[in-house]
Amino acid sequence: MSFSFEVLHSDPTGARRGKLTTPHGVIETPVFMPVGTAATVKGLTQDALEELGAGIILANTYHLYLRPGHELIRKLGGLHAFMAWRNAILTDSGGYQVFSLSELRKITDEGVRFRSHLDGSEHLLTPEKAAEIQLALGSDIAMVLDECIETPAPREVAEAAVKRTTEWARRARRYFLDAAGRNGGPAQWQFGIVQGATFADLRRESARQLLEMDFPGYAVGGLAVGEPHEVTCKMATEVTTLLPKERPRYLMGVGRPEQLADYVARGIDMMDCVLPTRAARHACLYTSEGRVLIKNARYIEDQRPIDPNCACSVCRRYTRAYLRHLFAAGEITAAILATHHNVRFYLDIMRQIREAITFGHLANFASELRVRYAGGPA
RNA sequence: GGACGGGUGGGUGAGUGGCUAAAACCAGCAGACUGUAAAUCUGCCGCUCCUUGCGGGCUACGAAGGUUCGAAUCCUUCCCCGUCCA
Repeated sequence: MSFSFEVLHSDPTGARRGKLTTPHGVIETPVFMPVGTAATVKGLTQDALEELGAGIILANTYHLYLRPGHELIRKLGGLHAFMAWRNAILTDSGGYQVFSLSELRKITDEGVRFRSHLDGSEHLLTPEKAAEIQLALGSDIAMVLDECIETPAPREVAEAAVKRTTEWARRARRYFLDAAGRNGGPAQWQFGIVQGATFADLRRESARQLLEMDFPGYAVGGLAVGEPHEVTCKMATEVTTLLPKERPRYLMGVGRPEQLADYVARGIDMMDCVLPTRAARHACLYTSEGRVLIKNARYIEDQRPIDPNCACSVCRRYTRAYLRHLFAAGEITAAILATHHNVRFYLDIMRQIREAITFGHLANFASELRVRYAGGPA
């Protein structure tokens, strides 16, 4: 089984419902991909992820390269075998770490020199190296190394980042295709990443340059790093309108529950975000009526489920009072149950989004989601 | 009965004359989190008043007295607690 992407339905907004076929399963899009940086979605077992219906998860090149090392993972049969995950995996390139570990790295045209956050040792991540690591990991979708900058950024900085990202993408593409050629064809898809900060023309320019390299899918990176939601949406639109309709578009690192449909309405097919998992560990639960900060004293005697409209196994069984107690007591089960619910909540929203596209209702669904969500905790 | 040691804010526990409404940690209350250096981080945490200010008043370091311009800190007595000796 190899790779393909097929658009099944389009909505008046520009949203698409599609089917992404990988060697590790067929994924219905638009899709939300839970983040499992270190080869685990924190708080969830692979069994739980399957139960939740996660068809694809994220892992991270930089983290797995440092620990346990991509060669070890290759030796142990690749990332899927290593982590006993049957479904698809997308690996991020380490480009986000250029941004998030800014104090620990130095960028040159050659690549990024990192000081390991684990032991301080120095490592050079180049576009070729990032591709090589991801080939060793054997993820289904590999991302090119990009330069992700903070927003807002001065125009010159954004221009330089686009230039570098394009050059790096070219090198990564070349390396990847050479390696694939030696192995008798690609066992992996590689996506390019559009940068350009909040400058519409730079975004378009970045997209055009990447299009020349003929990637099977394109990502929009460097967004949701502080700019207003409307700007994120506008930048996504600038890019998706230029991208080929028959290839998947991935908006990296988004978003809040009430924003997901907005991105889909801009023609986005794939998203990922640490929010549902991280917020869960920090006692923030997402519900159909807004966020529930479960540690709040108001939930001490609350016998209701986290979300009365949720059918997840946590909501079917446990009360808010119990969840609150687990968090107050610092019990690890608190994080597990909360993560389970939040991921289910995100995946449920995506199911509803796909359905709304089929019926041409996405705009309605998006505004309904916003309104319901703004209602605040019940 | 005697000898030491000790009693500090909800808890543990610093502080041994003014910079102390009193460190730090915990608990408590509230908030943040967007391609994960995050089971993390931030703020508040005696009462009260207002013109919300590195503002005013009150109460507070076992109890009561005292010394001092000034005391959680020094002195006296008392009450508790711990260890050891009889």
